[in-house]
Amino acid sequence: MQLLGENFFGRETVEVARDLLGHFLCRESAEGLVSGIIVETEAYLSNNDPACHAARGKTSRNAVMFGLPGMAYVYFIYGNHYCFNVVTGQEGVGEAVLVRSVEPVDGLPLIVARRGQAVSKTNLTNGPGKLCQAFDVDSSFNGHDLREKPLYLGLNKTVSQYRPVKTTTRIGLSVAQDKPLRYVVTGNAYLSRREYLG
DNA sequence: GGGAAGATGTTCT
DNA sequence: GAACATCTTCCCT
Repeated sequence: MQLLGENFFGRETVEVARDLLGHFLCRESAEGLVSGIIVETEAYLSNNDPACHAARGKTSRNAVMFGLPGMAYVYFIYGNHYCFNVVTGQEGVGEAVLVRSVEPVDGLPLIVARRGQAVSKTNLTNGPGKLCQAFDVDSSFNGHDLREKPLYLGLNKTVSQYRPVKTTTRIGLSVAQDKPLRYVVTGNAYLSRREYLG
């Protein structure tokens, strides 16, 4: 599979967030391959966005966000869960795209085993914490180059099937709740929440 | 050193 | 729809 490259990630964060929809997230391991198609993302910006982890400057936690585009930014939240982001924009700016939901493609049995829950197929990877569990992504991938195995982003030549894109407000925030920076594949069954809010 | 909040998921009503 | 488990990070005292 052809991989998404630096020229893809180094663009405006909102463009990358929108354009990631329909492409592949792939994870190889000794247990096998797990892949899925990205169907929901959120953009976190450097300017006028208090919900962004980089809003108050660089810290040890968010340092990866200020590095090269195309790296993984993975952080631990609520004592149980990881969230997977793709660093975007120019180096030093501090922006990223949160991958919130994917549609499972390869490795469904492995996904079920890792999730360890008797849930329907549409509930296996429809949320940032769920997909990290399903793809076995943890903080050891923080700073990982997403152009390299075992965690990478693949080009989908039939990405047009995952259009049009709908824009909504972001999920789970206590600040900047009104910003239209969440992007979903219209009508997709694997979204973490309904595609319209309000 | 302490405390509050957090880009969530699950379970219960 | 609401409560809560769980723990790291960061800001404040």
